[in-house]
Amino acid sequence: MERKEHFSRKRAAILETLKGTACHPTADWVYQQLKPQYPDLSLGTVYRNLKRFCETGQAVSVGVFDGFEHFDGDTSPHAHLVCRQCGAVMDVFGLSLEGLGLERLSHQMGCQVENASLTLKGLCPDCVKQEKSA
Amino acid sequence: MERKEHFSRKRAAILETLKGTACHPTADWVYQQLKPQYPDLSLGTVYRNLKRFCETGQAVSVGVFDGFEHFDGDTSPHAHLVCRQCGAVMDVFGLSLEGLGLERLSHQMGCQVENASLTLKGLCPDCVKQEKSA
DNA sequence: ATGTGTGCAAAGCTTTTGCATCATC
DNA sequence: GATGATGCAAAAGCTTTGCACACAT
Repeated sequence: MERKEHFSRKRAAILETLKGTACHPTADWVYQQLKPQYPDLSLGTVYRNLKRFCETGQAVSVGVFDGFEHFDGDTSPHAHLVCRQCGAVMDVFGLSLEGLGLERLSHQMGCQVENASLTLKGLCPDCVKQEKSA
Repeated sequence: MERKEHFSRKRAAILETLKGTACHPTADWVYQQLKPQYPDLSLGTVYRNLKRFCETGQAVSVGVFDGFEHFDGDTSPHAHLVCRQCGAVMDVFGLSLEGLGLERLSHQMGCQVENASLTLKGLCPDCVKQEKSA
């Protein structure tokens, strides 16, 4: 009983939008983005598909910030910076977790680590500038 | 216009409960924990005080997992493991983020990193055992 | 007295879901 | 035709909040 996935133009558009931005959007952001082009798009559909992408590994959830879940179409391992001022979520490359010894830790604790996410909080470059000039 | 903080027995109890457990509880968990001793305790009060503790630095938010925000009375820097099976949130000590070069990164990006949190996802020791025996 | 904390319940908010309808296979 | 996807709107569920009352200073 395998279920075949039917093609859906809207699903493709949602994934495309997610992959095509670096802003780690919320469901509503994607919805607003596509609404002009797909006037009958439903917010529920966006939620359904984003959730689906996370399950199939086509996207990941960055986390819930200020009540909104943020998604990322880039599934390669990298950290994120969340700005406490404007709420922006930015990619941070160049921080490798390789040297932390997660494997050794797993053995010591007897647990099984499948994923590691590093989230930084502070001010994004834009808000740093604004604060300096203020 | 400074506002003085009045003493509240319930607030003290909430903080004590939070500091006294290693389970990184949700607001409701704290509420259920204290309800027997304080029958007229309100869930709203727990929310209000947990939020306050985070603002005053007496506690931190570990993040939102499965829709529930989890808090931690231990504000020292350490990582967390979230079990995808049972939802448990555990402390993980011994993973230092010192060597990552966050300062250098801040300069390079022009941002201001104030906090770094490392969250691991996988299976906790208990669920690893259960899976093996299954 | 004055200002702060709380209980209660309602409101707020994001996210999920049921069902009829439509599209894809 | 059969199965999957969507729109719509209602429901769900966690969290916040307004207000009247109680408590601490």
